[in-house]
Order: sequence, then structure tokens, then C-alpha cells
Amino acid sequence: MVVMEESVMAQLDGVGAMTESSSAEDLEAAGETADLTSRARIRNAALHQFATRGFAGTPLRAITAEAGVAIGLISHHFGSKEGARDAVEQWIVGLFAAALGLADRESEESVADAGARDAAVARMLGDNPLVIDYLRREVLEQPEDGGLITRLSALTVESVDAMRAAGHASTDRDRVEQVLTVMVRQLGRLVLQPLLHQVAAAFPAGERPTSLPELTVEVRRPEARRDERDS
Amino acid sequence: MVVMEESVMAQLDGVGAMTESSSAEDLEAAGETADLTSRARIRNAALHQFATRGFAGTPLRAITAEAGVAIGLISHHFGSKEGARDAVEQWIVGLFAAALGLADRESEESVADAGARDAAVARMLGDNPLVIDYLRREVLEQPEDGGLITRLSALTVESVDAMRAAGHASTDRDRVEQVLTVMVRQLGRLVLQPLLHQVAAAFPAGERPTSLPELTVEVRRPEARRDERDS
DNA sequence: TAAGATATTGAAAGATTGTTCAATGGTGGT
DNA sequence: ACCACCATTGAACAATCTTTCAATATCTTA
Repeated sequence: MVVMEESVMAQLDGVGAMTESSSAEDLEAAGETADLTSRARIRNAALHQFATRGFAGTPLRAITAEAGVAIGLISHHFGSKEGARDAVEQWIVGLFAAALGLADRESEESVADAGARDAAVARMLGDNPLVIDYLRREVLEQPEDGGLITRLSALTVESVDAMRAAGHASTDRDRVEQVLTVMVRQLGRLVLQPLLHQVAAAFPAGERPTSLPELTVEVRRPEARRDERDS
Repeated sequence: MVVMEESVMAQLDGVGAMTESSSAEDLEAAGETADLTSRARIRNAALHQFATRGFAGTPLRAITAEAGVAIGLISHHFGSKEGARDAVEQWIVGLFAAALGLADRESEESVADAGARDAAVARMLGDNPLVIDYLRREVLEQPEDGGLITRLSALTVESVDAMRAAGHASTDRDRVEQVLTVMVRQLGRLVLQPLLHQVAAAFPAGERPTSLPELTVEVRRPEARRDERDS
């Protein structure tokens, strides 16, 4: 998993290369897969396969079949299977960066506050549900240095710093703790969601509730301890 | 992933078959791998490999190499790779069942309360950290019917029912919600833990805090809604 | 149009995988 | 000592996987 340096906001890698659509349009839909570059179709298919079957569990032929291209095209565009993974992850990083940047651009002030950022990221994830599935798998892989989570953390650091500078985030708390809070709360719910469904599915259909309860993930300071009890 | 019926507490599958050690001893240490059955060594190695590299990502030869046996032994003992996975998961179910049963046996009353059960499970998981890693991966796999999560859910249902009958759990709340709360709170923290470490690792060593904050996963009723704000 | 660069194909190679199986070793019973 | 039974081995096999590569198609540019 080689890390590409350069600016994170760099070109979104072929998405909408033929049609001159803006990056905002690419985040939505994804319905018409026809007029996309072969490179983009391969990347989309790879995201789909990796998200649902895992990296090791997806043969290259499954990607090329879904993308509708020949097997040799992957190594031509991405060098190797690992290269395809890098491209997928770089694209995801771009999505997050674009969502955060969009939040700033829509804000009346130059820097959006936490609520606007959360909303922008949530909107982006809603448009790309496969990204959620991919992140879910990525979270539990061994913390490969320079992996996707690391890069998204760096993005969140920038975001928190910008909010601090704009007075939207308190500066008395630990910077690390702020970033941890944002990331864990955002990703934690997404990662844990399938657990909720799996447990509920273990009940007979009759007893199963119509609407599942909501998950909340909190981060508490180490010293703040309190015993708790339930059920 | 074929599900074995029978009693969950059934034989723990060869652990300590040669030495007459009690099952409690087997849960700890795992340091001396020498005097275990080949079958048990293969199962342990499979747990280790599946937990760290994933099911699809582990070749059978990686398991046999760690176990110190020949390649043919796996199919002889477990039939297939899938069979090895079944054995691993059945062993994990046995661990949970033993921990819960142990909690009841140690309790002054015939049925232990929630705190004692949580403690027993936590102790068991502390002795078998690989089980945590395995569960973490299992959570996000597609909810194959009869999978590990389903079986652990069934175990939790029994546990909650026993506590209800003993008056240790309220009977006015939804039974499904009680089970969901127990499982999500217990497993949620374990699943999310590496995310915490990965995010913290994204910071320069100097800024990284010495002790990481604590995670809390809560389950809220669908109707109870409240807006929140942070950072 | 001509020519050069790039995209795309699909067969082939080479490595790795899960499974099978005949052979060997060991253990206990009669 | 013999025999039946189970554990264990490792080579062989067939399938599948990733990568390579020469050939062909398509696009770009002058």
C-alpha cells in the first residue's frame, strides 16, 4: 500500500474525464456507468468488490467482469492489484477532502463549523454507500503505516485546526482528543451498524422490532471514570 | 459455514485431550503449544491466522506451518478449509458458553447478575485476545445465516432469559432490545478499539497522548431523539 | 491521411491455492 | 506376532490467481 504524497485535493483521478462534469456531480448518482473512463469503471468495480468481498477475497477477474473490460487492463492502468487498491483509497480520500472543502465553500464564513462539516461528510457517504462498507473493512486491518485511516486522520487534523483558527472549536482541549472524538464518533456508528443488524437477525422474524435502535459512540477522557450498570 | 447443532457446551473439541488439564487452564497462557493435539494446534493456528489475515487471506499452508504439521492433516481432521473455520467458531462459542456457565457457578445464587457475566466474559477475552480479533473481522462479514454472531446472539438470549427469570433483569423492556444492548456494548468496544489506535498513530509521536481515552458504545431507543453538538 | 502514442484485448506463463490420495508410522487389542 | 484402526506425511493434481506480453484497436497530432 504505497502512499501517494502530493496534495490530497489533487485530481480526482479520471472521474468524469470524458464528460466535463464538475466534481460535485460525480459524488452523486453513479447510476450511469456507461460513459465513464475504463480506468474509472475499474476503480468503481474494485471499490465495490473490495467493500463486499474484501481485498484478498476478490479475484481480479471479478473486477474486470463488473467493469466490462479485459483482464490485462488492470495492470496497464494500476500496475498491480495493490495499485488498484491504492487508487481506490486515494479516490476515497479525495471524496472526504472534497466534502470538507465544499462545506467551507458553502459556509457564510470562510470556515464551516462542526455541524456543517458533519453534514457534508454524511451527505457524501449517503451518496457513496460503498465507501462506508470499504471503511468498515479497513478499520480492522492491521494499522499499516500510511493506510487509509491514517490519511483520513490527517485530513481530520487539518479540519479541526481550521475550525480552531476560525473560533469554531475550543482550543483548551487536547488536539488529539478532538480529532479522536470526531473520527470515532463519525466512523464508529458506521462500522458498528452491521453488528446491530446481525444481532437483530438472530431473533425469529416475529419478535424482531420494526425499527432498530440507534447507536451512539462516545469517547471519554481516561480519568473520567464512572461505573455503570444495565439490563 | 455449516452450523453444528447439539449442545453448545459440548466437548471443547480436543483442548487438553492428552494432558488432563481442566478447561480453565487451557483458556490462559497458550504459551506451551507443544503437548497439544495436532487437531488443537491446527485449530489454534487457524484462529491466529484467520484473526490476523482474514479467512480468504490465509493459505492452508500458513496454518500448517504455524501448527507444525503436514498439509494433509487439515482435510483429515476438518474436511476442508471451511471445516476448519467451523471448528474455530465452535470453539469460540464454547468459550463464551463456558464463561457464562462459570459465572453462574461462582455466583452465590444459581444465576449470576449482569456484572458477574460481563466480568466473566471480559476475563475470558483477556485470556484469548485472538478471539477479539476474530470477532472483529466476523462482525462485518455478510450476515451468513447461522454464522458466529448469530450463535453468540442465541447464547446471549439464553443469558438474558435466565437473568430475567432470576429477577436480575427487568422484564418490562423489550427482550430484543436487552440482548442488543448487551451484545453491542460488549462487542462494540472491542471492535472499535483498533480504530482508536490507528487514529492516534496518525499523530507525531510527541503529541500522542500516553493513555488513550475510553470508548463507550450505547444503544438508544429509536424514538428517543436528541440533537447534540461537540468539538 | 500518416504516424506516433495510448488504450485495449486475450492468450500464455508462472505462481499459489485447496484437495486428494497412496504410503508410512504408531498404538492397542487379541 | 498379527491385525485392524487411526494419525500423519508429502507428493501430485486440478483449479484459480496475478502478471506479462505481443497483437490489435483507438485516439491524437501534425
